[in-house]
Amino acid sequence: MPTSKDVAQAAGVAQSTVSYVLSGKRPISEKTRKKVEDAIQQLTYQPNAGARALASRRTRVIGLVIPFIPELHMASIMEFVSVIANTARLYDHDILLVTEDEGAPGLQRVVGQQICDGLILMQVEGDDERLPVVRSLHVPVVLIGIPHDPSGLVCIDADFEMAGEQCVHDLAAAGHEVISVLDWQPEVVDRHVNYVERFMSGTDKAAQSLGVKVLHLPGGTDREVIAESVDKALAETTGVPAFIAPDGTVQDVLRRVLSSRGLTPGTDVSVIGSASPTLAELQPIPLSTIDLRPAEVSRRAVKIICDLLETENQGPTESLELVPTVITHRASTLRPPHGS
Amino acid sequence: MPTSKDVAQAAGVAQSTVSYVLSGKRPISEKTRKKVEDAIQQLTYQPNAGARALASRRTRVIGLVIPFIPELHMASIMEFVSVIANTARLYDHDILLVTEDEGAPGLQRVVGQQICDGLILMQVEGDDERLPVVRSLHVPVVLIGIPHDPSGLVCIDADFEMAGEQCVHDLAAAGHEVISVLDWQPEVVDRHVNYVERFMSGTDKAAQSLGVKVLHLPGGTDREVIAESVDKALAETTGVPAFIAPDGTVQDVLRRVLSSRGLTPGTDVSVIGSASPTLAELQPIPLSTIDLRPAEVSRRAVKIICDLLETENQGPTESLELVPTVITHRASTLRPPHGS
DNA sequence: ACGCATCGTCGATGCGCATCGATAACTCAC
DNA sequence: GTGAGTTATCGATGCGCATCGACGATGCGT
Repeated sequence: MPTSKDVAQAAGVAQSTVSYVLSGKRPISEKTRKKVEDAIQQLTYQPNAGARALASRRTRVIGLVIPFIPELHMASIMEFVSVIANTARLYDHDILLVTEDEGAPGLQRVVGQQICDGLILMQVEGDDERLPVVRSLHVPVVLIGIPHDPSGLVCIDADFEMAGEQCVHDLAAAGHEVISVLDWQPEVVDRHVNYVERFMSGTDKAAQSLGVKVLHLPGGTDREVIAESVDKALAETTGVPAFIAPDGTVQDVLRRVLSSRGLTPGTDVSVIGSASPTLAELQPIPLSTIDLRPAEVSRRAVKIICDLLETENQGPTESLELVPTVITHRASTLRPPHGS
Repeated sequence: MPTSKDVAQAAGVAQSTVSYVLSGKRPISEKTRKKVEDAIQQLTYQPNAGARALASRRTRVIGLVIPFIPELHMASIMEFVSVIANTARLYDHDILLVTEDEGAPGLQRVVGQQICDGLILMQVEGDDERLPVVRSLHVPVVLIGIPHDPSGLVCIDADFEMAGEQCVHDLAAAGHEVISVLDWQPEVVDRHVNYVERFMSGTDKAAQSLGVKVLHLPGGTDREVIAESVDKALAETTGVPAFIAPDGTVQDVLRRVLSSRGLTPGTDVSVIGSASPTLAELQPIPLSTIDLRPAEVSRRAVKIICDLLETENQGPTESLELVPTVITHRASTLRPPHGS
């Protein structure tokens, strides 16, 4: 492996000059710049990350703490992961995987060993045990998810409250008077991720202001549970029933239960689920969705941490960013009675 | 951040002694070892990864190249990723994410900058464009998947041929004379990942030796396509039909199509799918599965590369390891007529 | 023509650690 | 009690780069 010294020698300049050509931190004449760049090409020189980190005190690596999650969720986690990794590259950073198995000590390890310049934590719980550690780390950390006490923390997430409002608003506009909201699957609820609460609060708020009724019913992937929820909803509904299933795995089971009850989405019942546009279109009946914008949340998380890394941590920062959600009508919901 | 020099000072020894205590590469008296270890505790010292990498020429980081994959596959990718990350920790290594978006240049980048000591490539295609680059890298690389020409490469994968044989063997033992195999979804087939071919070759081999007939039919997630495949299979089958759907996403669609044809797995039809035991048990009718052992493949991949890193790359290595698959009977397949 | 900025480059230094050779402190045999 | 062999520790060095101060070269005004 060639070093910057080799490049300097080949170009007939000092090693420091090579360094300045690369960093641009001092003016370099066009002539020597060219000589150096040619030498770099010739030798296919690439700077050594370890040496660079040692000298500059920057690794250009961001630690990504991924959750251990029941299998059913992995697809959505993976979307975050891959968008985060790709976005990090745009800022000339790399992503180091830190699994939740390592817990809080894992955070201290990667930060303490200075493997990473900062961290992104996914799937932050309302009362996450790692928060005290996060606050004590002297590197930027961005949380995806909003803990109960976000003071002194930098958080970002989809605006679940807005999502809840949008769903109820649209179903109400389509003429539904009773709207049933299926909860997330128990594995999620048990984690006390507070986006569940935020979503529910959004549905209630909208229900109140629009004068419709919202039923909260158990969710999950257990067909019996969903069947029971559906039957209860049908019993309490006058007019055409409406369901909101913000958890992708729940909506899957819901679809089958509705079909077994002889109900066709878009005709006898309205259903709003959560899925990417691609996936939503692929359904037998294209699914109206509330898009929680995982890719956008990921991109912004990376941007936030990279900005923090640029400006160097000047004292403790605190911020909270909510990404607007998007509701999309497709064939699984009734159309509003009068146009628009 | 304390340095080893600080530790040395606190313990009243030389910095090099601290280093030897940590590495164990020279004998240290019990007395000084204790002094040093106490000082490390006191200062919560953690060695600086960059400096360590620079001096030792080992980063203790493994690059993991994750595929860009249509959304439906992400769940299974994620299982590999998380097991790989956790296993790497057992060998005191970390995982750096390299996305496929960076392509072959990405491999050269992370190796050239010496961010990684080695690489694991997932989802290697039969004629993967990255293979020439892989062969030219002077670091250990483990491929998950078997390319057409594995010479000079270290590969590991599930034994898909064995998997195909097991499926046909078991269905034949249950009395089926015509067995339909649904292909993977087009996104996979188009990649020319050669596990598809290996699986099919396994089914054919078993069919020939057992004297049963195997039909190969188009797969995918398009309900129309699957419906057509099913109808064709039914038309060509005498006796109870049998289906093998080794692609998890295909089996999902298959289940619904069979149900729409009034066929109940385990009674009127046999179905073998692919899913984790947990997921298989969760199905309305527990699914007989062929387990492709993703976790075991992941673990072994990490072990292989870590072993290679230990022994230092002494000349080019070449190896090919196939992980035995496991077939499990559950309620979705007929029982063999006479006991066991 | 002379001082004075400005620009471009060089040399030296240090980041924190691993590692090598040297050496002091012992042990043991004679 | 002296030399050979151990054992435990130290000091010095270098890994490859970023960065700082210094300095020669150049251009400007007077």
